[in-house]
Amino acid sequence: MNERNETLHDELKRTRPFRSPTEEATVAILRTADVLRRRFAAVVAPYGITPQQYNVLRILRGARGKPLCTLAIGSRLIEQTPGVTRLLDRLERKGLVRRERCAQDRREVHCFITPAGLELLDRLDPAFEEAEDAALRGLDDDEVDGLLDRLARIRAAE
Amino acid sequence: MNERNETLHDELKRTRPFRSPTEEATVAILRTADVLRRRFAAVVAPYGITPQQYNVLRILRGARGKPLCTLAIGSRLIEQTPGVTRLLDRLERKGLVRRERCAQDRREVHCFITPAGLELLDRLDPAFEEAEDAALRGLDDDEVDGLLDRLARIRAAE
DNA sequence: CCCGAATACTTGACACGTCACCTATTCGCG
DNA sequence: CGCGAATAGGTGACGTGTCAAGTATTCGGG
Repeated sequence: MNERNETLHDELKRTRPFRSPTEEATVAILRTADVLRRRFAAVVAPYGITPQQYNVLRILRGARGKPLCTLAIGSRLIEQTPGVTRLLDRLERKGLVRRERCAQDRREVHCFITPAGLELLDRLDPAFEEAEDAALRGLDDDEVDGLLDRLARIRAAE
Repeated sequence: MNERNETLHDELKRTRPFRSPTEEATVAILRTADVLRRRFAAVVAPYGITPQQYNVLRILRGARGKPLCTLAIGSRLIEQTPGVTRLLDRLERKGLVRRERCAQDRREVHCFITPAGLELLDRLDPAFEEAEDAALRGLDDDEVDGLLDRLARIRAAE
């Protein structure tokens, strides 16, 4: 068992070895995602928002003024609608997002990012990008490429 | 841009390319973990528990009859105490876990898995292991090894 | 044109994760 | 021994993800 395995094994204070490389790999992916989530949460927290709220704001900014309805945001977040509705509720309460019932199809709710939201993103982006870069600092381009390829195949599995 | 990039780009319905390989990689890790979480949740749901509850039961089984106190379980889950307390509350309500105040040090709470808990794990393990194997089916041993190495370096970053 | 099916949410209930704070014990040192 | 610090947990409140239902609208076929 090499150093890397010792590390993950120790991180989890496991009393016995992994059943298989398969088990170790799934645990490693989940653990790594957790570490990243915490780092990103720490970056955005001082600005009074969460990583998910930051995601929504970026999605709305990406729409460049064109409205996005709740379902469209949800599909980009890979999340169920109910969660999105409440996420937008909180962002609206903070004045970072504006919503209005669509006149053409009154079932839809159009969402926009407000100037305050855009301003917050401007202040936040550098720190966020720095965190992304820092996380991958140890890998060279080929390694990142291989990582992306393997993860894509795992997502595609079954 | 290759096929793999197209895929992740499309999965998220993004309107513009990733800022950097770094951004793409962090998104890929978070997305992959999400996919795995959902698959595992689907495996354990028919048995009336969640993946986290399954984890706790496995940790307690690993103790082989020796008690584990709340903090010890939390450190293996990489989770704060409050969450663990309530996780155990739910497992105890289902009769899968038993708790008792330690007589030697009355601050501690000793946790054990019950026979019903062990029996549930026995029924659940094969399906769970099958899901783990299926997720990694597309990668050969060397690729899994490389993946583990890269993820470990990301977790260690900073 | 009308009604049942689809669509776009919304609400309620529950499982987590996290922070801030509080309680009960035990430790350790003067 | 006695008291303040450290340790183990529990509580409350909030953000988020998910399922099951419910509501408001629009669509589409007869």
